[in-house]
Amino acid sequence: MAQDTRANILDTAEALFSERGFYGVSLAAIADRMRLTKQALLHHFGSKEKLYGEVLERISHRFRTIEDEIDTPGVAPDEVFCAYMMRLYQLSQERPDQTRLLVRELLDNRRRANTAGTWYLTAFLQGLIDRLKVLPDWQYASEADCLALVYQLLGALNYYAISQPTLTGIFGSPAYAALDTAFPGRFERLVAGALTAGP
Amino acid sequence: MAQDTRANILDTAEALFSERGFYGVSLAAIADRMRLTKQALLHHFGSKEKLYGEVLERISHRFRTIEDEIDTPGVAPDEVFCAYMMRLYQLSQERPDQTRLLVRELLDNRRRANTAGTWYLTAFLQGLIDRLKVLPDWQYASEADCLALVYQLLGALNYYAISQPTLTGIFGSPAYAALDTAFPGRFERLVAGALTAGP
DNA sequence: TTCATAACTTACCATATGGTAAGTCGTCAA
DNA sequence: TTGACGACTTACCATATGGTAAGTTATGAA
Repeated sequence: MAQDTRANILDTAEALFSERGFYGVSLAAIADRMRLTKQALLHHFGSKEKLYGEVLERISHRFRTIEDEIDTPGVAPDEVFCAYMMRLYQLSQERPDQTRLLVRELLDNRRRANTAGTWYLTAFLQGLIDRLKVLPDWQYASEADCLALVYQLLGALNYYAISQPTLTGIFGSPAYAALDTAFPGRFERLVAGALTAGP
Repeated sequence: MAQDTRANILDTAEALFSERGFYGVSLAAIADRMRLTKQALLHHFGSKEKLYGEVLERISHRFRTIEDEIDTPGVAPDEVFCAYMMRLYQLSQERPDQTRLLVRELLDNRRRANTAGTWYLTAFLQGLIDRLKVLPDWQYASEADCLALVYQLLGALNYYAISQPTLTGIFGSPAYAALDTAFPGRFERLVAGALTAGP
């Protein structure tokens, strides 16, 4: 039950932080939504910063598990890379909260003495780069070139994932629905195109 | 002098809002940096929300002027599109504050009843789509396909622009410098690749 | 000279913030 | 039965927040 409450707090905190950012959310706001007092949160987590830290940590942990599920032997490396990117697209859509929070971290990184922003990305980005360098066309490409491509693709995904409200606002729900249908296919072609073009 | 102060306030506000977000910045913080009292800001802008609104408005205005400078007659349409994208890359690097603030707006759009997020993007995105639909390969592509591609490219740019601190943190300054050199070339190829691949 | 107005400042104020201290209450092992 | 402990709550507190009200001071037109 205790672990349950903790997890619930982390869930609500994640949702709220992702919507309003660290400064936009008060402990009281999180507590209210759970019919608790803010002191309950302080009891469990010690401080707002620590609570926020655990939210990030949990996301980081989630990310670490994706790596494993994608590597299936006997599949062509370019397809592995492509599949990985599509999996990331899927993930960015399935967990928009998480995506938003990570983008917020990217923005806030410069301010907070947050080693946190670095943590999960390091291994994750390196993994992507490695999977790219396996490809015949890319094995002699510079690290920088690989990272640039990988990051461009990640950007395409994550930027889109945080734009849903704005895009719906601009183009309306039907048009957004059409875009949302078209997006994954287009993204797949973008990835494939970039791969075959070579460095 | 008065207009000067106003502009200065808007400058500092833009810088601070872009670094910490709306809730992360207090009127006092902005005022302090200018050796003014927060009441001076309230005198000029009425409220924090209005000050923030004017910051956005000013950015929006800046954006509207790019459109004009790019259309040069006698240039092949695919080069126009490509040049436009490269100009946007350049802009995202020249004014990282602006880029960060816009991404923050994307994130916060859902919360604030902000029509502001919509304003500048509408014409801007439509302009990009139109410039894409001019191309022979793309003239019969669906609006959704065009928007998807355009948005993917924008995402690649803007996501990268807000990631400088994180990327430096992960890979170190020299590696980041190499990445920064490689990025525009790679981005140009991404654009070109996507264009020639067709819809 | 006068007087209005703009550009501020000092003085407040209600509210919200993160956090501390000291309880209350139920559970569960000894 | 007791007593420790975990999961909370109520009571506070110093500080910061956005905002109002009422000055003060400089400038420039009548």
